[in-house]
Parts: sequence; C-alpha cells; structure tokens
Amino acid sequence: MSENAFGKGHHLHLIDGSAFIFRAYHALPPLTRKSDGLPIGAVAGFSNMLWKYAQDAKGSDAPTHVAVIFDHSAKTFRNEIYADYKANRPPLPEELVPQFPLTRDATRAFNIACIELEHYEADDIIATLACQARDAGGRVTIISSDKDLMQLVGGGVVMLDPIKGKEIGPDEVHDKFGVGPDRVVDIQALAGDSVDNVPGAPGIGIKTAALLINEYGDLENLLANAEQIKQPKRRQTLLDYADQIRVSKRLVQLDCETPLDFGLETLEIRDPEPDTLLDFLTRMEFRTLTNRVAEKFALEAPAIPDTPASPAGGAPVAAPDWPPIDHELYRRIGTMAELDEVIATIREAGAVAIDTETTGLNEMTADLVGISLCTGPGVACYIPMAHVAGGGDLFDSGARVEGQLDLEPVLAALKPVLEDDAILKVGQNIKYDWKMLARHGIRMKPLEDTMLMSYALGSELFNHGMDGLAERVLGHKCLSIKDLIGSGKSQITFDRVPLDKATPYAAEDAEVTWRLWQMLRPRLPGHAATTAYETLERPMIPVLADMEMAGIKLDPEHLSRMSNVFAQRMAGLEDEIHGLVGTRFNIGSPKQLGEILFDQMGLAGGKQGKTGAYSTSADVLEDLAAEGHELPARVLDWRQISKLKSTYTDALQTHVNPDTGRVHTCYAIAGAATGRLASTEPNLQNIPIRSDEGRRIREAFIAAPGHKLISLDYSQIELRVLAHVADIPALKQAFRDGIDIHAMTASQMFGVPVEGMDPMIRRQAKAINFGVIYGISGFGLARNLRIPRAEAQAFIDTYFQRFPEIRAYMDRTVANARRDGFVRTIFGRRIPTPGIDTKGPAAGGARRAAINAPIQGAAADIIRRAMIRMPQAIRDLPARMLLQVHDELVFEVREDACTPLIGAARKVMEGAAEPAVKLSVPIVVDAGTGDNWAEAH
DNA sequence: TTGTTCACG
DNA sequence: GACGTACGTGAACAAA
Repeated sequence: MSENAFGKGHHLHLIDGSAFIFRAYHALPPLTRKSDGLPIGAVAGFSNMLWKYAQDAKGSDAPTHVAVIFDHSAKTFRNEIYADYKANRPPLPEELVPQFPLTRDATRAFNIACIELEHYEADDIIATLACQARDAGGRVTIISSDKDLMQLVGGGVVMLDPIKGKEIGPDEVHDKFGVGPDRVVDIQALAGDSVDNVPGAPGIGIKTAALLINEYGDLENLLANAEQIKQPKRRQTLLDYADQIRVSKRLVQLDCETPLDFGLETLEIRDPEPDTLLDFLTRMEFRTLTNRVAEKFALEAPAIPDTPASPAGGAPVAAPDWPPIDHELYRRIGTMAELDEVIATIREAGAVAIDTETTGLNEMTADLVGISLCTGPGVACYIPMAHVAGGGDLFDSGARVEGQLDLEPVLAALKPVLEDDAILKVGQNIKYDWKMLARHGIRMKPLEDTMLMSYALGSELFNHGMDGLAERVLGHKCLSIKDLIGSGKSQITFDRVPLDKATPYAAEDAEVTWRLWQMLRPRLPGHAATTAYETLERPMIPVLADMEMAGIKLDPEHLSRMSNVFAQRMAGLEDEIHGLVGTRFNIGSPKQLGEILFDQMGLAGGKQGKTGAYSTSADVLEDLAAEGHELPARVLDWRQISKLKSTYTDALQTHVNPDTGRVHTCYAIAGAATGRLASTEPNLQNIPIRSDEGRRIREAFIAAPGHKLISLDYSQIELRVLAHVADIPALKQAFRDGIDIHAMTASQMFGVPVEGMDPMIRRQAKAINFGVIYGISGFGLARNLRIPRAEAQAFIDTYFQRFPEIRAYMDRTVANARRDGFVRTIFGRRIPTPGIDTKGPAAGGARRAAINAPIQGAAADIIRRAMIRMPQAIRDLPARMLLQVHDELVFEVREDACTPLIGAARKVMEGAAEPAVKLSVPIVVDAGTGDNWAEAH
C-alpha cells in the first residue's frame, strides 16, 4: 500500500454511515440472529449496502480513497450553542441500539476506514475531510442525500444520492434552495428545520428565504438592512428574530476544522481481507451474503450452524461451562471469622446473590431466620441466625439451636456491603428480601431481580417463579420447600427446619438466583428489553416496598359496625328467600340456586359452560328480575351484601397489622401481563365504589391524626393513550380542546350537537369508547347496552367509519402479534400474546387481548414512571405515597401540606410520559382531599 | 384444586 | 354458516 499524499488525480468517497444505518433499519423487516435472537436487521441491510457499494465502486470513475463516517453520540458541540438542538427527535428504536457497534464492525470487516469523533456530528467530519481533499486538489463524492451537506457542494465536491443513484451538483442544490451552495446555510438559518429543531425565523420558509438572500446577497447584509424590507410582517420578523437567526446559522454551518488525527492518505482504498470479512458475516449469520462474498473470492462458504433461538426464558442456547449444582459445596457460616471471609469474597466479586429465609410469607409479620449468599457457581453459603429445635428433632423444645450467629452482629457486618453502591445485590423477587432487611434498618442497593428480568423478557409462559425459571433456564430442579416444612395442617415454619437440611435448600436458592442472573441479564438486549427492565421494572422495587411498609390506616369500628348491619340484613333476606322458595337451601351455592330457579320453578335460562351447571350470574338474575320475578331480585340483594361483608368488612379487619394498626398490601410487579400491578393480601385495588352501599367501605380507610388522604387520578388515561397510539386526529383534537370525550363521540357518530345531548346517547357512545379499548364485538356491545345485536353492530360500523384509524391500529397490532408473538407499548414494554396463532373460537380472545395490551400497558407504564419519580418530587413534604389503583395514587399528607403535595404530585403524574415519549394529547390529573378515601376520591 | 361469581380499573 | 365473544386483575365460596 502506498502512502502517497492525497492530491490531484485522487478521488475521495465519503459515506454517510448513519444515513445508511437508518435506511437499512427501515427498509428491512425486524430480522434477528437465529442463534440468540439479537436484532440484526439494520446490520444486515448495512452490510449488503456496503457490499453493493464495493462492487459498484470499481467502475470507470472509481474512488481512490474511501471512508464511512458515523455520528458518535446524540450530544454534540451544537447543544452548547442551543440546548434544544435535535431535542424533538424521537428516541432511537431499542432494537437499533445494540446494532450501532456492529455497523462499525461491519465497516472494518470490509476494510474501509471507519470514522467517528466525540462531540462532532458525522456531517462535520465529512465537511472537514471534503475541505481537506478539495484544498489538496482532489475530487470528493459524498454519498448521501442529506440536505445539510449540500453547503459543501462545488469546487470538485459533489454528492451522490445512494437511493436514486443521482449526482447532486451545484445546479441541483440551486433547484432545491434557490441559491448556490455557498449561500445554502443562509437559507437554512432563515427557514429553520423542524426535524433538527433549528428555530430559524418564524413564518419564513425556503422560498421566502431564497427571495431575500437573492435580493440582499447574504444573510448579514440582509439583517443589516432589514429596515428596508417593504413587507411589514417580514421586516418585523427579521428585526425581532435576528439573534435567533444567527444562532440558527451557527447550528447549520458545518465545522471544517474538526480535529482529526489522521491524514487523507490513510483512507486509500483497500480490498477486504477475505478471512476477516467472512468471519464477520458468519458471526452475524448472514447466509446469503456469506455465500455471495465467498463466491466472489472463490472460497468455500463457511457453515453457519442452524440452531434456532430459544424462546424468552427457554433453554439456554449455550450453557456456560458451569459444573452442576452441588449441595456438598455449600458452607454453613457459624463464626464471625467465617462471615468476614464471605464478605471479603463478596467485595472481590462486586456482586452477590442474596436470599432471606423467614418464618412466613408476609414480610411485615414474618421473622428473619437466615440469609444465604452466592458469588459464583458452587460458591454459596447459609448464615442461620434464628433456628430453634423442632421439626426433625425428637423433642419439640423450641430452644435455640447451637452453631448459629446472632442476628444483630451479622446484619451489622453485612450492612456496609448491602448498602455499597459498588456491589450489586441480586435477588429473585428481591422486594421481599428488601423489606425483610429494611425492617432491620438496611436499605439494600443497587438491586437486580431475576424475576423482573424474566418478566421484562416477555415469555409467553408467563411464569417467573424461581422453580419454573430454574427448570427452563438452567435445566435444574430445585429442592422443594415442601420436603422441608411440609404442607397443609402439619406445615412448620422455616426456623424449625434443622440446620443440615436448611443449609442446602437456602444456599441453593442463592446459587440458582446467581445463575439465573448470569443467564437472563445478557438476554435483555437481544429481546430489546433492557430499557423496560431498567426504567419500568427495577426502579419500582424500593418505591413499592416503601408504600407497602407505610400501609394505610383503617377504622376497625367502622368496619365491624358495617359487618353487623350486613349480617342482620342478610338474615332478613335469607328468611324472605327461603319463604319464597318454600325450602331452606344454601343461597351462596350457584348449583342449588340454579336448580331451584330453572328446574323447580321452570324459569327460562339454559345450561352454561362445560360443567353443565346453570349460570346464575348477575346479568342472568337481572334479566329474570326485570321480568318481574321476586326471587332473583332478592338473591341479587343478598349477593351484594354477602360479597361486601365477606370480602371487605369482615376480611379487611383481619389484615390490620397489630404493630402498626394499618393494612399493608403487597404489590406484585410481575403479576399482570400488561404491566399493571396486582395487589394482594389484601387486594386494595378492588375496594367498592360503584354502589352507594359499597362506597361506604371506603370511609374505613382513614388518614392518621393531623393528616389527610389525597387521591390523584388520571382522567381517561386509556382513551388518551388510544388517541395517541392509534393516531386518531378527531380524538386527539377533542382532548386538546378539553371537551367531553363521550359526548364528542356521540356527536360524531349520530350527528347530534354536543350541547344538550340526550344522556342515553352519550351513555351508548361511552360504552363504545370502552369497547374499542377492549377489542369490541357486536355481541359484547349488544349485551352491555342491552340492545339488539344488529343495532350494536351498526354502531360499531359507524364508529369505524368515523374513526378509520382505529381499524388500522387494530390490524397493525394483530399483525405485529402474529409476526412476533408479542406486542410493545410506546415505552418499549414487551407484552406476550400467547395463543395469537390458535385457530377456532379461542382466537378471538387472544386477538382482543393483543389489541388491548399496548393501551392498557402504556397507561400502566405512565403511572409507573410517575411513581418512580414521586419519592424525589415529594421528599421535602410531610407526605407519603400509600396506594396505587391502576390510574390513581393515594397519599397521606400532613393537613397543612395538602396544596403543595397536590401541586408536586400532579406535576409528576402529568409529565410522566416525558421525555421518553412526547404524547400528542394532554394528560389530565384530578385531585381530591378528605379524612377518608371516600371523601378523597 | 377448579369453577363461579363479583369487587375494581 | 357457526363458533364464542368485550380487556386486565384477586378473593371468597362451593364443589369436586
């Protein structure tokens, strides 16, 4: 290779790498690498383009030198000039991010110089190289169609549109901008650029700008003589915005002085090394291109293994070289010296898997029994601290077992490690362990959670428990807890398990967690699940843990009074019902009730379901009651009271924690497929509100003395998300105008004015709006509205006609689900769509679930984002976040701080989508304050 | 353990 | 032409 200086007779090709990548990404379907599912479409397209380029570049006008230039990062020196430069760019598609480094690898594999520089855009580097080459007397071809590069054309520099294959010279630039290349920046400074967020002068486009520049010669002269412009509006704009125009010019002006540390001669064209190139292509598993390249070099194409990608959470593709799990290797820690050794090992490893053993499943009431730790395959230990005699022992003495360490010194020794920012704590459902340790004054950080990784990966199996993951991901069957503590009545607590049995079980849990972490963490990028895991799942752990530990205060007397009233009313209803029937039976038994209603009394109503039992659900009974039958009406009354009593007024009292006097629910982060939370023990997300009777139960949820409860809820969040996601202009405009959305729908559908609308019409429109979110059907709507099916179908047809974007959204979403087996929310959460390929009756349900998932899921993402930011936003206020009910957050606030709390919390909630997503509809949050939840909501 | 019913968003 | 049908949860109870 000669190292002759670049100069006359040489021809430099500069390829705009970023443009290549984006074109490749958008032109190709979302291909993935077969062996591990890594998104690879953009790299494939990019490599093909480079190969095609290399073949074409051997013609008569062949380049002598070539380079591919990339953007280094989003932030450049232009952001120092103007902070909002390119600020309205949508975030990069997550599938694309891991492909950027691979496009660099591809460029090098083709033996082409690969150039990027921190702080500078690719365009600046291209400008610098083009200037250098031109000054040296050579020719330059810029392979790009980006208008921002057109200022460089002229004096031996041309552009080549790679799509049209058309050369762009001074004449073409003049056609586009109305001026020569040397004045292009002046035009751009005036006209601005909405894509790059260059402000320019408002109201002035390319046409006007060209007119002005051609009249005044250049921008500075124009601004200096702006007073003379005849059109008053134009004159005023230029006078008012002179500074902004000058800033814009600095933004669009490319920098020809980029500090590059190499000379043009190093860009001399080189043939690819066949081995290097083929090695890269086979690694990427590009079959066609590998064969094509091998053929060109007259070589045998290397074989590409045909191992299919494992489904998310499936069997490992290539298990690491770990020995099988061996319980003999586990240490039981019985002295502080041994514990110190373990701590040293953890510090060295920088990460530790942790699992706590406790006396129960409720973190608020259970006691800590032991801790297991793992830092590598086979390197695990168990620290027993509170085991007592029992279980395996002959005498169930309950005496403390020998050979254990005391709780306090162990936790004191571990605390610095568990709170050390440089040491990762890995758990399986680590929120449990976090709360357990928080009760002893330890706030663990930073955290990783294998359950949440599995959830973010979005497996169709939807089982993120440790035993299931161990079997699927590690091919290992975990020791069963039942073998240790039994089940049912004879079940014992873990503190009664003998140490020699507890150690292998506990330490195995830590090792399995460690192995799962090693396996699952690297799968996140390939499933484009890293962002969801890091921004929507993992940060929820401490936020929810704090909410759960805070709990909410209950008024037990209020509940018990209600229980008594309900008991009396039920007794009365029971007498009445038994009197109507003539015999006593169990009203709570659907089977007995069905037989009485349909066999004994001979009312109309067919058999339902595979069990052959009659349906006695509320809508069946309501229909019968509407026909004038007394019995079903009384049964409905009884059922309502019975439900309220057993599920709420009775059950809630049993969940009051005696230490705190409050109820502490537990939120499942990975409980619902769509990203919603689920609340258990007790479920505080289904406390009654729709009936007046039930609503009074909310009065039992009260604020602590001197405090208020405040409820903030998102108004119509799912419909707003739908308007944005499905891009429905009419809906978006209605939300922007703040008008009644159901009335607007009715108005659009039935052609009636919003003013003075018949409430019945509005109610129907409301039902349709909700139906759309759920994947509407004529049957479903008909049943909901109790109207003939044909009428319901006609409504739906009109709706789709009025808002055709809905249909497009539904089709698009189902097609995505069919193609991928999952759908995504606008925040990137992956939601599996199992059964989407099944045929038959079940297919409809899967389709509707897929349609609903991105809407329900995005709403769930939004409130998660708000919750994650909330602690920081309210940290200076005497307030705590207590509950989440899907679109509502409940706070407890000192009564003098209600107004600032509402202000701070509303701000976080309304802005929660940003900056990840800029919604095209406003988000509105309503607030209420009261001494109890009924008043606050 | 499974199915039915019903509370919520 | 027939199938089935709103989406997502958890808890209580009956019945196997």
